[in-house]
Amino acid sequence: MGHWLVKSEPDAFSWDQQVEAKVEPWTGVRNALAAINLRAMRQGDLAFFYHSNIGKEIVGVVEVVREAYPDPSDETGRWVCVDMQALSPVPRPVTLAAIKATPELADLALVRQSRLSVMPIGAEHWAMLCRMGGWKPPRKRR
DNA sequence: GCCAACGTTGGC
DNA sequence: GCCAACGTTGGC
Repeated sequence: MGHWLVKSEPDAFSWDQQVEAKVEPWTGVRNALAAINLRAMRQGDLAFFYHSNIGKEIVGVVEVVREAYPDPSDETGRWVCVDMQALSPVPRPVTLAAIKATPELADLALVRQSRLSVMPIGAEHWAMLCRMGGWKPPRKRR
């Protein structure tokens, strides 16, 4: 399973809005590398939901429920979006400051490429960030 | 195809 | 509000 981190300015689209919407198309990505990452997402992959600018912290986890398709907000038809579903909040939001204070996380794209809005997270980094945030995958309903 | 100018993102 | 990083645009 793939792991990711996606950024949103809470002014524009916040975690609370994601929770309320349940499933939300992740539109508006207009960066080539971010788009490559979007296209690599598979259904069932998980992503941290990060608040940029305001908060600067990981606040929740979303699940990819629909793989890349043409972004309806893009009239050129060149860019794609995916659908994200809110999974659960991160009990203790993981701040950028905390991430920067953790040497093992120094090579996260979040730190090294601050302007990239969609990035992969390695399995070990994912596990460490989950530990820092006290986040555990919710038990699946039967 | 180079590169200067400009615009945007996002941390501080 | 400032500015570093960096992507994009356009003149040549």
